[in-house]
Amino acid sequence: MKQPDPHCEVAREILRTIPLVMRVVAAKLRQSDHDIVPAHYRTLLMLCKQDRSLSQLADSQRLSLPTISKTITAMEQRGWVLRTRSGEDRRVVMVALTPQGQVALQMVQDYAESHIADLLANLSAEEEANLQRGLMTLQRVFAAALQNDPPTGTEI
Amino acid sequence: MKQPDPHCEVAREILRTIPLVMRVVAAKLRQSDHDIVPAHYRTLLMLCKQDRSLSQLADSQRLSLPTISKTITAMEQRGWVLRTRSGEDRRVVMVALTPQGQVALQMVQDYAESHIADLLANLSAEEEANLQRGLMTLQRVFAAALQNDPPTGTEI
DNA sequence: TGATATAGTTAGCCAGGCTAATAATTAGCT
DNA sequence: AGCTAATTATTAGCCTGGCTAACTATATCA
Repeated sequence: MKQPDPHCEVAREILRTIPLVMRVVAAKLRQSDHDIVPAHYRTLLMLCKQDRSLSQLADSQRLSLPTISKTITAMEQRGWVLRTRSGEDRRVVMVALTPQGQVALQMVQDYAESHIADLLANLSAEEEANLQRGLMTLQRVFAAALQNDPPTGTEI
Repeated sequence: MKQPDPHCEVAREILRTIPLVMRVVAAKLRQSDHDIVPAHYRTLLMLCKQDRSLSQLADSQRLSLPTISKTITAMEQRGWVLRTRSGEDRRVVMVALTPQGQVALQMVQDYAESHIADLLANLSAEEEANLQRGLMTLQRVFAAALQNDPPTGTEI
């Protein structure tokens, strides 16, 4: 009872394209001497907007608590973030970006950004506008997916 | 001497969007009982078109030889691929997909695809067409990046 | 033949992912 | 109040993905 869902074609395109882009970006990060991996990047990106608890970080990235805890420890050792026990609820640990963390994020972002911009150099204005629109759609759809999907347990 | 490169904005959008999509997809893969990680997926995807040597796999993913060798070992243990020493040049090891590997790829692809298709359900036809075009552009640009960039050593 | 280059593997390191078990705190129920 | 249950984080222990350095086996070429 499954007719040819028109979305499937785009879904397949996403599955082919996103890992490709991701591995180009990740390879570029590895080449650089910034000691950062995608997991760090996405966490820094979240923290630069506001401080978060470990649970919030885990939920919003669909990671287990132990995983995010270990990652934060690694980032703490690099001096990028700081753990603080919350005063309101002494169970929660808040994580905040340090000034060094902000600098690191900025540097790696500039680095990756300029590399990607080079790749885009030959795009026509129209292609670029299209790309921009497509990215915004992607962003909207997948950001919603992270929020709406059962983050930790809506069932039972 | 750097004027506001118009590509930078799109580049930044890519940096914000692709990791987001990637982590939604990766989380979905983890949730599933298919024992597969992104590194396996992208390798299966390459092998389903044709057999490759370890060097070819490493180059095309910008990975070191030891890394790809270890990954292939893990996939071999799952029964997805087979190593064969080449007859022409006995140094090279060719990797081929097994029937189980094809099945595994197909299953995980269907699984992820249907999940993504669900996320796209509310898109208008126009948004979807836009997205499709944007993805094709992305694919073209980044596939070219993998081929043109110094894969292993054009310098010196 | 003998030096050099190339293809893979192994060992050993660090980090990202997981589950299971534990500790500390809070919330809730009699 | 006081006991139980839920929540938040950490630790330990596992597997895998990344890397470099060191090694083996084969090919190439002077």
